[in-house]
Amino acid sequence: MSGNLTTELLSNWKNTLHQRGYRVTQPRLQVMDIIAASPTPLTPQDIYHKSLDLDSPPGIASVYRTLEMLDVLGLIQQIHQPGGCHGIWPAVDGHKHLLLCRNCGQMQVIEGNEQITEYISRIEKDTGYKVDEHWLQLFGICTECSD
Amino acid sequence: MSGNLTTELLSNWKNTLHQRGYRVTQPRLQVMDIIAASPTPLTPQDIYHKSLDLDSPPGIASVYRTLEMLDVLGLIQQIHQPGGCHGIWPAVDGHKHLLLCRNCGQMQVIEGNEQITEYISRIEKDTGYKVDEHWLQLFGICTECSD
DNA sequence: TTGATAATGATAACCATTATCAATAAGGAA
DNA sequence: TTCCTTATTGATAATGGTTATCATTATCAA
Repeated sequence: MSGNLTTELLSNWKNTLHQRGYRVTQPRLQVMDIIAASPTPLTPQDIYHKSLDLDSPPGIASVYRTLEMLDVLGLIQQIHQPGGCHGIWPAVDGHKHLLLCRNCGQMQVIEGNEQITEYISRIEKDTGYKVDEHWLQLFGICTECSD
Repeated sequence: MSGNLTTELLSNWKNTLHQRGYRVTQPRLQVMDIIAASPTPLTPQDIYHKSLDLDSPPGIASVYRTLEMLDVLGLIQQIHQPGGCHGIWPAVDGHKHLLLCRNCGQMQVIEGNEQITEYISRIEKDTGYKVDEHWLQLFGICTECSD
């Protein structure tokens, strides 16, 4: 997330809170700031520990409450990685896919493609399942870490 | 996992324990039985609660210890699902993909395909990442649940 | 500016997982 | 088969993350 995108994302999030009748409070802003600015998915504990650098950091309970709220509003999603660790990341529309660096934890969102849509259609025909969601995640080493 | 496959899997697992110098104990067999026979991924707690129906069930600590051992031996893998819950499932070789029913939790392993391999190669070229693992999981409703 | 009340912080409660340690049982050797 | 070494177990305490509680505080519409 680069500076501009972060600002835009935060602005959208604040609007959503407002529209849905949630108050825009300092603890919520602090948590949203941290999530939106992070280049890697963060756990609730990560977010809490990062927040301790701030002037009047939110309580741990407010961190969890804010995450719950953002989840209900569909503004964040959980990222799953080998090893079982979860992380929080701004929600992405549509069938985007994820690319994660095993070394530095950096994450990129990549576009879906038609081949995968076709593959899924074939699976639906073969198995009789109705597939309504899919996850594709690629794990590897990014260019910076492979030098 | 149908009956025969379960038996074969258990037999392989027991051989692996033996070969690697792990004792084949009753608590381990009980846990392995439950995992191998389940049509859905199970959490450690699921496994523990299922085991309570048995005559002399394993202690909760042994359930966790057995899972740790099976993981070290590469015999199980963790399955991730929307909602953040993990589950344990026999490990699968190669780049197989997963198909899960949102309703009954049933899980199927499906074959990978060439289109996805090509897609990943393209991403590697575009981004400079070296991708060494990928997850593709499809979520939907199975034929039995859609009736 | 005020007032109703949503939200907060501090902390207790909860629950899953891990660590501890004396007792037990697996399985190779005799 | 029996014995012996020691890996493994069960019971439980400790740990750590998440959730619930409740009096206090801060948001924001009027």
